[in-house]
Amino acid sequence: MPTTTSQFLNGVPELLVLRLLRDKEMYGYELVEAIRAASNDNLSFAEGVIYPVLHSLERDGALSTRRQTVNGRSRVYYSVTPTGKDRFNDLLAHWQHLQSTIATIVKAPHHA
Amino acid sequence: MPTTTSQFLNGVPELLVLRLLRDKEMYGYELVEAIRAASNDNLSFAEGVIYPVLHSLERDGALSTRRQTVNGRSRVYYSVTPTGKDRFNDLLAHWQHLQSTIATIVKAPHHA
DNA sequence: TCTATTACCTATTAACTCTAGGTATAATGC
DNA sequence: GCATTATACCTAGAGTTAATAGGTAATAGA
Repeated sequence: MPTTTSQFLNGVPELLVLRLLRDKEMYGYELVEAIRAASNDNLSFAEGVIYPVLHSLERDGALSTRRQTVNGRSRVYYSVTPTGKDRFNDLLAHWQHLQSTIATIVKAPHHA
Repeated sequence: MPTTTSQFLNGVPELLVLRLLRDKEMYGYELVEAIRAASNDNLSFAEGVIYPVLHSLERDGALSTRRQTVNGRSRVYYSVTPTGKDRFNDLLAHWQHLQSTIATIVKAPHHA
């Protein structure tokens, strides 16, 4: 039974990639910097993390690509498809649900 | 370079185990049910997840054990050591930091 | 007596992340 | 002119964790 993300955890790189690309299309290298910047250096995923995420999201139809050469360097711009928007909404809901469940447990005064 | 938890993610089972055991000692089977109950059935980690977590926490000195036979069935009660309390505080701080970073990014109006 | 529940456990598989590379062009410093 | 850094892409392999799928044994209940 292959689950898209592990039942509860992980999927944070994917969530952030979809979130940032929802604002505007970006190429991989740009995204890596954008995540670092958006998180005030709290989070930093290396290229070796981001590129595979981009490829698998594209394979799943969540992202579409456009190739462009700028200053002699080839860039691959990614943008979010309708499928990708759905995927993001699902991931976000999932994350928020998990987060609030954990917060509740952690803050509970005492567990019988 | 072996990291205790992956740099950012995971560690949720461990966090919950330490949190619940901080309230009172429990045995493994009981913990599995307690997590499910505390989360209102939103989270459920199978025994195959919880037992290995307990064993590795014990190996690390975060939990101590006490064996007792009740109704002919042998139980292993776990309780949190001072090391375990530190570990929990670290994990919690880590989790909350991650969570708030992600929340900020997700809610941001627009990313340049 | 047969099944479900309690209570423990491990091994294998799967998933994801992280590190560590590797290629190539352009820009910068010396 | 040459070396280094920055830009921009990529993949393979390792490491960690979680999920599944078993397996043992005793008790309780139907």
